[in-house]
Amino acid sequence: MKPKEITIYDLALKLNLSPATVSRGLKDHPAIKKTTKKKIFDLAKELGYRSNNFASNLRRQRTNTLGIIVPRLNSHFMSTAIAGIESVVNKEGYNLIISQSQESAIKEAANAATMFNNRVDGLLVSLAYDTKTIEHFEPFFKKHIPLLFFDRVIEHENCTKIFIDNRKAAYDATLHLIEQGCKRIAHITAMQKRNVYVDRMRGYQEALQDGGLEYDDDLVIINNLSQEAGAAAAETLLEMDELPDGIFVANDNCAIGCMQTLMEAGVNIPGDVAFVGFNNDPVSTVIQPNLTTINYPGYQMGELAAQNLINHLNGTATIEMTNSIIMRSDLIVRASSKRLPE
Amino acid sequence: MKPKEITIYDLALKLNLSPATVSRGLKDHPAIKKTTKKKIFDLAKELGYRSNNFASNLRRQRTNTLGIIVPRLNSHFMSTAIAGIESVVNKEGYNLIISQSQESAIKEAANAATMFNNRVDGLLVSLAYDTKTIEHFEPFFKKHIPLLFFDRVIEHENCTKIFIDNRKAAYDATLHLIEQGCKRIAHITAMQKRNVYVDRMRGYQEALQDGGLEYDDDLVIINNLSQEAGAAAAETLLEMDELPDGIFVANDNCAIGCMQTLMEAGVNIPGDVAFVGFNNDPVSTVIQPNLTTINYPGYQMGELAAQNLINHLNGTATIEMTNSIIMRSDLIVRASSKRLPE
DNA sequence: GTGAAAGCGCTAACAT
DNA sequence: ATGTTAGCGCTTTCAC
Repeated sequence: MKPKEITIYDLALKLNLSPATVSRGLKDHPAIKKTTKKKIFDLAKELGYRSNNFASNLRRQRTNTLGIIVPRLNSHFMSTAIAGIESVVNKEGYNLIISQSQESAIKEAANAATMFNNRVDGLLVSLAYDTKTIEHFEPFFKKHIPLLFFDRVIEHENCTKIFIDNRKAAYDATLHLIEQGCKRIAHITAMQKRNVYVDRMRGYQEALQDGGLEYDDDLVIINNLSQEAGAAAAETLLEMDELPDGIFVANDNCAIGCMQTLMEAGVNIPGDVAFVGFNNDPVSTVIQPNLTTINYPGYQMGELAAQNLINHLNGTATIEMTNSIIMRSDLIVRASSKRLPE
Repeated sequence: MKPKEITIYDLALKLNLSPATVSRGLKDHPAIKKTTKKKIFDLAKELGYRSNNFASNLRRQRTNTLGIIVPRLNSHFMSTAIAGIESVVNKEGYNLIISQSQESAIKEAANAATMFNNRVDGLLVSLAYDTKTIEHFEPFFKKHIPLLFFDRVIEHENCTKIFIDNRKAAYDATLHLIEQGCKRIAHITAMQKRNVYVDRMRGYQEALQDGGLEYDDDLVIINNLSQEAGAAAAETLLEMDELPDGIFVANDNCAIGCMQTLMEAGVNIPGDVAFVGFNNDPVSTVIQPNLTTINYPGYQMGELAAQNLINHLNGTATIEMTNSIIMRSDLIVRASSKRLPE
């Protein structure tokens, strides 16, 4: 039934060459004559030869495969970042195995173990929401398998991290609201478990301080940052004695849920409440008024992360010395926060 | 530098056993004494042994890996479908290698070759926009490696396809516009290269016919269905002598670009022009008025596709006999198309 | 119940 | 420019 697999030995035999030459020819080794190569390729094609990666991996002791673990695949930011990663990985001839932690530390650990047993050459990780320690990555450190965190990162001596300056972005966002005349600025964010949320909170607080405003615990709402949670947050706000006049939300989806509910309740945006989100998600230009937000290079972050890891693996560059790569992010001012004439 | 990998030989040596016994013990082979097994496991753990999948795969001629090729990773639908696939694949103990064709047939062929060389046990494919033939999958058919298409499918005797009834969905969408009193209904779609667009066009045409309306070539706009293309389509429409009074767009993003531009030009939606999109993308509930659209089970489609393939591989079920699985889709009526009192 | 031995298909150091 | 050779780590048939 199953036609037998063709190997380099079959090719070698038929061409009166050694397997070594065939192997080299197939790899486009410079030391092989053009004509020989051509003969090899032609026969390979004719017989339907395909290289056996397992044999090759076994022999070379590397797998040419990178692993990636993300909280979820189906968010705009993540799928964009992964697209960037894939484009580089594919170009460089590596494979990619992907898994999602579903924001659970336990699943993240299980995924890490799978990646480890599959002997990935390197691992790209964006941490799950509730991951506290990273001891589940210890086996990688022990074996000197490079691990690179992106976006949701954690400090570790062995790892490079790629992310944006969340503190500064949040600072800019909040300061912008202050400049637009807001005096009572709320912040909607997630539990302070990950760098991204901690840093955004810090930036928010620092901007308040520098802008001469009091930080007020009551103006901070913690939720899961979903669109629905944003709507719920709006209800909470509406029950306050006094609405905030500006809100900095740690992601666009949640901001939009909140805006919609407020607007339905008759609140004017940005007149009564000005909004700034985070991520520059496509929805931010669909909502009316368009949402001011922090633009955040997902695709490029993915590319950069993958390229760094691969350069390190290929010996072209090393990430041993690189601790952090901080990418640029920008405040994009749109109608949701514009309260002053330009 | 690198601590050496522990192999079954290391274990065998230390335990005064043969590698064969260790291999059997690790695999829980019945012929091995309980106590021996325990000794093996304990030492394996102690030394941090991990089985080498490549050697094992090489020997066993099987990989426990599925491949997946999609047009792009960063669309809402695709990332959702992939999330569904991943959840099943992970649960079943398979690995997943992912690549994107970037809508190019050439890249798709290259990706297919990579998957083939990686000896995936099965392949899940959603076709690139400009793929015409599927001869690049021939090697899989020849080797009886199961191939399953989802969403963007093509007819082939050896493959199962999972998709929705695009014709019917489009028919319903268009008929809905007719029921809302539209007389001049435009259709914005992509070039007629893929089943999804061909079928949606057919449904559109059939609904026109059944609704007693003339099909008019001039009311069909072909573009790449991006949001920008939608905006451009709006410009085209605005230059017509008479605007259409209803538009069925083959995806939500494009619909939204078109709506925004029309509204900026003072067109009332749905009063002057009613809109129906396709996909139920998150933006469809953000745009004002909310977009009527076709809801379309991405996550479940992914799960179903992966489960089918794996059941086939495990021998639990066979897909040989299954030609097509058609999933349910629904018209979700929202404000963008409501012209009649309820 | 355990061992010996023969590969799976490829690569790379070392020849020539 | 090409060949020889010795494995990579595992599984499995056949012995004992």
